[in-house]
Amino acid sequence: MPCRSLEESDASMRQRLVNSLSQSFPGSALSKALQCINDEEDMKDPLSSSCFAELRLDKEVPDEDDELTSLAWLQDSNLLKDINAGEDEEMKENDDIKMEPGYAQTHPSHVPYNPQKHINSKPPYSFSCLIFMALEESPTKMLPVKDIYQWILSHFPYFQNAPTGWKNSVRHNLSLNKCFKKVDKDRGHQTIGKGSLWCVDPDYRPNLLQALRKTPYHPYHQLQMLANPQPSQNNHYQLYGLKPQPLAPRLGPNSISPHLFPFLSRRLGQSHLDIDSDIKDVAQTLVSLKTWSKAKADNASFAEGLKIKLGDMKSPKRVIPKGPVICTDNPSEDHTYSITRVEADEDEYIPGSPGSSIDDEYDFGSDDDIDDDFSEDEYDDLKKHVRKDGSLELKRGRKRDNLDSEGESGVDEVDGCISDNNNTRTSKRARLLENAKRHRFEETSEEEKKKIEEGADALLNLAGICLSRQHTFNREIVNEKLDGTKEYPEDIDSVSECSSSS
DNA sequence: GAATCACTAAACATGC
DNA sequence: TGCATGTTTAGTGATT
Repeated sequence: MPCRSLEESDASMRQRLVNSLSQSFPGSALSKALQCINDEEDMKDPLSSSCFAELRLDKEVPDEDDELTSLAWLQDSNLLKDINAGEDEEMKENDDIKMEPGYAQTHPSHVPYNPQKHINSKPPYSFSCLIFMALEESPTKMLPVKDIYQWILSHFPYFQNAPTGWKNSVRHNLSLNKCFKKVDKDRGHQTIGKGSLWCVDPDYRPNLLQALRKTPYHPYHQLQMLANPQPSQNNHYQLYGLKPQPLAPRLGPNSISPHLFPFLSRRLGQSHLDIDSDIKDVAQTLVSLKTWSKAKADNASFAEGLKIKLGDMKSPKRVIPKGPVICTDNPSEDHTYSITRVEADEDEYIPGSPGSSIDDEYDFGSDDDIDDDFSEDEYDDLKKHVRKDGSLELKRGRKRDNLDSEGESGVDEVDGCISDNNNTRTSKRARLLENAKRHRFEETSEEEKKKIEEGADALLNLAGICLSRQHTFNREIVNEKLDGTKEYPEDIDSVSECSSSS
């Protein structure tokens, strides 16, 4: 393939991914960050120094490591026969999965499931998941059984021709599954005839969410295949012992199609987004700060802004989400009939009322709860982690690893600090900028300014975002994190998301 | 092999 | 009375 075409395909491919990200998470910090970087003068390609760069093919890969990482021997040994066969089968079955009428067969696990297309395949979701999806898609978060039937029928045509026993199963599931409960007729906002309105028990919603995320079918199969290149590629992640970051919207192998279930996917996607959007937000803030510092139009102190920002992050008033999104590692506790409550709450649950949203399960505290200032002790503690070169020594929390491996939401830790939620984060970012502009250094030497910029770069790098200017601190971080040596690879700058896994 | 879970089927009760 | 809904029990198959 001609090099030009290769580059074009790379560019278009990556652009598709960016578009996908933007569409999946419109207005997200990541999108904004990408856009912000895109606006940078030197950033002709917004992805060239991000994780997306890993989507490039091997055209620039040195040859010396071919023997170690090439999987040609697998092909030679025909060991990939089954895999290839699976791909062929996938293509074949994607066209149309034909089965004998009346023969309900669960959708094959290797084929991306399309309920509108694979009408002869039994949906790969359990009834509890189906009910959960129906309820979550409902504006009022509560539905009568009849409407649950209807939702399932409309979204999963398979059931249109299925024996009526599935309705019994739905009712059975509603009755037995503790995740669902009836709404008091008094509190039901709508009048229905017989029967009750059903809703999701908020205490069990995390369980259901987790169960949904663990479903093996997702709409971004192809995208994720691109985002997770085969180990045959000699990428820098492997060279330096780093784990490539999942590119795609942390879609995990269990995302819900945004096309089929827009509301639900948005909810689930938001929890995905929460994974590292905070650090992306920090990055965005830093980009702003850096640009602003660079222009020297304003002499505000990045360090002061950083102090404020980290002060926010360290605020003792920060409220840890009370409802664990990661409920359990035990699959059996996802949404079974017999699970114990995550957090017992005898208060009556009113679906559709404030607090019923998945977002509302977390008490992020109001903006008033967040102090713009923080104690001197906290600042001193912060200073301990600021390197001489101005970069910040960040600790990646243990839960970060969970994110990488599980795709679940969680927290980033900055020396134990818990990251914030989008809502408060947005307002905090605005306030951070305001505060940073408000707090200015009386005198800032050129050296200090340089340190400020480097500090910003360090945090940007930690967020997986590299600006055009090459940065020595980057190398230092990599070295510190990896092997402690003073050497660094020549092309380390292409390892843009390295810090996420270090 | 036991335990657990999801699913299915059936019977029965209840309410409109 | 018929039907939809809700509850309960029992059985089966898959998975761990």
